[in-house]
Parts: sequence; structure tokens; C-alpha cells
Amino acid sequence: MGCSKPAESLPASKRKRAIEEITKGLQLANQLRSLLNDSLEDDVSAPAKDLIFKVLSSFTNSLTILSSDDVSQLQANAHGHKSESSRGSCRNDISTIKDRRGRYKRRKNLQVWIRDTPCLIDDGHAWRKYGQKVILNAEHPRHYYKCTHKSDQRCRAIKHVQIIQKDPPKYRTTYIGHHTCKTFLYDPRSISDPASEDSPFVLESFDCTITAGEQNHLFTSYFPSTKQEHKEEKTSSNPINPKQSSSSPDYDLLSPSHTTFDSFDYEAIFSEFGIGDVIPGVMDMGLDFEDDISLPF
DNA sequence: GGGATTTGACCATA
DNA sequence: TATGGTCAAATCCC
Repeated sequence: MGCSKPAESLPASKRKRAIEEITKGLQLANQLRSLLNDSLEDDVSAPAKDLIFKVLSSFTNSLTILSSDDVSQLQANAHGHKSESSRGSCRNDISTIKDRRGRYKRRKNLQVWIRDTPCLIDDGHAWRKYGQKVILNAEHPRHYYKCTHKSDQRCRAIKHVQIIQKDPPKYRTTYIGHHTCKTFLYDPRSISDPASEDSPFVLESFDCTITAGEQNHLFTSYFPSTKQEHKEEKTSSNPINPKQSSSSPDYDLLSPSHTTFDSFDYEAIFSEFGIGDVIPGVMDMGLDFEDDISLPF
């Protein structure tokens, strides 16, 4: 998470606007980069590309700085929140526990990130599956994951994974809410939490077959592995069902050093290198945590 | 034995 | 009321 000091003095509304503007700038810079890629010869466009690269980096850093206080705010606001782990910890009152079953507040208006990928991706966070549901008119069930650190660090991030297309394979991963856990195993210089991303977006058609050179360039400094995630993805041919045995070619792509990344940098990196499309989302940006945690915007 | 996954039941929302 | 989201006991696996 950010080593940079957040823009704490900035009012939430202004900060939100600033982020929106920067996000817009990021998109425009991306368009410019695409134009440069299309229209100019390499030797001519190299300086321009370099410039664009710096502009994109600058926007990315700005977003990181502006967003980096989300977690501290969340944790501060979460003070006094009833412990998740206390739920059901006392097994001698089963009837009481059963009575409470399913009593929860459904999350809504959370920030959402959607990724459509031809293979499953390791986002660098540890997830625990907590449910699976057959979705109407969907060929494959949806799988529900929450952050492993939900109980010990009250991290509220969850994700849903669903196969939306079989041939060619297409997985839709929906990230909901921000990671508030501090267990980041990655290089803190490079990694920012999804919490840093202030604009929901849809990533479409991420190409898992980028070259090794590109992968090294993109990921080498970014990602060691998450033990649990790595294990999960290595031991499963069906990435959505980790318990099944493994030999899927798709899954071979999931070397953690190559595919582990955080969503925010995911956008930044792939924007910068022109891999995959970043499409701004239109989803509600508000937050409505069940324990009244709220982001400043 | 402890942590992760499975799965049926319950609840919220449209 | 149908559907999706979450819970938690049972089960599995290392």
C-alpha cells in the first residue's frame, strides 16, 4: 500500500473529483498512446511513447497517492466493529448460532471491478471460498470468495468467479470492495491495493498469452507469490474448483510470478504496455458496508 | 488438528 | 416470489 502520504487534508468531494479527473486524463493518455502506436514509425514515435509512458505513470502515481488513505480510514471507522471471528466461535449454543444463520446485511453500492480473462488470474491476495451458486441462465455456477484475512484483519474484500464462456475459455472475476488487510506480500513500492483504484472498470479480453519477455518486464518486480493462492491455483485444473486435479494448459499459465497482480496496477501496467483494454465502468462508486464503514467519497 | 472447501439453508432484494 | 448472496456445519485435505 502506499508509501506516499495520502491527501488527507483534501475534502472528500474534491478528492473524488480530482481522482475522476486524473482517471479521465489516464484514459485520454491511453488513447493518445494508441494513436501513436498506430500512426507513427518506431524511431519517430519513440520519444513520444516515452513521454506518454511518463504521463501514464504520473497519473497512476497520483491516483495511488490520492487513494492511499482509504485503508486507514476504513480501519479507523471499523473500530468497534463486532468481531467476525466471534461469530460461531462458541459451539455450545448451536441453536443460537443456527438462529443467526444468514442474518446479514447484503452489501450494495460497493466498488466493483470486473475482469474477463481467458484464464484465471492470481491477483496476489489470499482468498477463501465461502459459497457456490448456480446462476439462472448461466451454464456454470458462480463461486464466491472472501479475503482470507476477513476474520483476523476484518478485510471486507470479496470476489466472484464465473466461467462465462467455454470455448474459448473466459472467466469473469468480479471484485467487490477493497482489501483492508495489511498482509501484502508484494513489493510495496509497486503494489497498490484495489483500494487505490477509484474508478470501477471492466477489463476485457486480457490476453494470457503475452510473451515471456513482456511478462518478465511486467511482473518481475511486482509479484512474489501468495502461498495460499499459489497452492490453490497449482492444484487445480479447474481453477474455479481447486480441489480437482491439475494438468490444464491454461493453468500452466498461472505461474505466480507471471500472473499475480493487483487490480490497480493491473490497469496501470496494462494500459501502459497496451495489453488489454481498460474500459471505465459505470457502476455505483458508493460504499455501504454493513458495519457503517464508509469511504470518504 | 487446523485450515480450506462443500453444500444446504436462510436472508435480502427486485 | 424468484433469484442471488451469505452463513455455518460437515467434510476434506495436508
